Amino acid sequence: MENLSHSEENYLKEIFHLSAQSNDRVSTNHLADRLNAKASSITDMLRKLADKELVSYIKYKGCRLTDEGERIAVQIIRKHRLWETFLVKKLSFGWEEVHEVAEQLEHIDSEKLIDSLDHFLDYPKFDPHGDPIPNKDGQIEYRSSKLKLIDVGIKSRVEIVRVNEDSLSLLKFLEQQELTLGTVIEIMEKFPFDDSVRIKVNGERNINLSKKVIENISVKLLDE
Amino acid sequence: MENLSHSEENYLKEIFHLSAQSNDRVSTNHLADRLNAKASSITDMLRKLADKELVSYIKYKGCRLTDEGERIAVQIIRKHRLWETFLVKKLSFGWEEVHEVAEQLEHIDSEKLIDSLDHFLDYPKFDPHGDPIPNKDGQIEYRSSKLKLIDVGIKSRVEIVRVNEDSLSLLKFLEQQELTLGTVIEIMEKFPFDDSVRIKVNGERNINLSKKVIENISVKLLDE
DNA sequence: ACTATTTTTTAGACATGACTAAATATTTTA
DNA sequence: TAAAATATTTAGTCATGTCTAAAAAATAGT
Repeated sequence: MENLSHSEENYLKEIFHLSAQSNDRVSTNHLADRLNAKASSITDMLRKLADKELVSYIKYKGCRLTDEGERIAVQIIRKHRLWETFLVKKLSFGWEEVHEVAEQLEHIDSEKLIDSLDHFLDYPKFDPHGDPIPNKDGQIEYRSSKLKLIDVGIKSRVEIVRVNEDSLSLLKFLEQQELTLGTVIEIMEKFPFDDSVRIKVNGERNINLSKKVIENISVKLLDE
Repeated sequence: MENLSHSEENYLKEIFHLSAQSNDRVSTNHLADRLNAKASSITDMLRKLADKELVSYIKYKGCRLTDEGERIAVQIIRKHRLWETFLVKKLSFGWEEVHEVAEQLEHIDSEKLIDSLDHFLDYPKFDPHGDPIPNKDGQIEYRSSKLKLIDVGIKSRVEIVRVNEDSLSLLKFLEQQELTLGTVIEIMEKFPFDDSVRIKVNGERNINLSKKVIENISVKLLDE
């Protein structure tokens, strides 16, 4: 309902993401880190968002979205993911190129635009990184299991269903290694000293992946 | 090259449009009127744009775009018109609905995005209102003749090729009267006392159009 | 050519969203 | 549990883009 600045929208979105991870109030420093801002700036903005009743903010205790704040955050995420899907599906962007542009597009204010885009794309359920796209009513169909590649046991056969979009260089790496969504992987060996693994890709070639890589890939188990 | 604010971009775009009309320096008040701002705000911004060498500004004498300023203005207009085309052609927007959204989309900063969009739309030459779309190099293919409906003689047969997009209510009116681009019109009668005309549409029905309407429609003559 | 009118600029203010440096809470650790 | 370390807030500043009111310049009218 309200008319928010880009900055305010970015705060809401980031609080939503951090809340999803920690299931707790989001701390000032944590936000400062993610938003590349100083803690003092975060405090200022949280006050403002609290005035608008979009977050509950308790001094020294961090913040949490109100229902209205969450509703808005989800709509921004919906826009972000629909635009990413558009860029990849219709404009042939690579999955590592979409995030930056979608960060701009997500702030375009037009309900008709985003609903038309949703229709044009045939109501996609997941974006190019495998993240679920909230529907018009803000409902998000999360994946039933959230298995990460790092937690998969040896000899398991899995399919890549999601990649963390935050790191540009990770996405470039995966693109280059042809580890895209849908790729089938078998865990050949685990190296506990650095938490890296050796995997077989599509039953063909073996490669090693570092801890940093496998903790950012989600998979689903394939039954033999 | 430079990174401009939305506001700065809007100034450049508006100066370009006003220059095209008057072929002269653009006055502070004229800009204030078009940008819905006070003259003092215009002065401030023109100083800033002059510092960046995007306009030449002479105190009390108005402004004019530099080559670099014009280059940027044209790129913004390119983006605006490509987005309008996308909205109408791909997302089924009405031509009266696109302007407001395109005003936002034109500020998205990604050369790859706009060039991909251009390709996706198959390099359109004109936007939904009949205005020419600048190409990647900033070249604009203006129509050879710029005949306005108000200047057309009696009994002439003409085709609507462009409508001024500035007035929402005019666009709605034309939509409702089915006076879209490509519609063929014959001037039946001119009424000098109020500069209105009676026209025949598609050889079928007669309607009257006020001066306000016909001075905002451009046409091309059809030879019998 | 002088006055009146209009246009434009100047001066000073405000809101937004960021910052730095200092002060104050909270948490950790010995 | 008290000092040390860390996290957070407060106070004061800055740039951006806008505004109002007053001053100055340009233009028009007689």
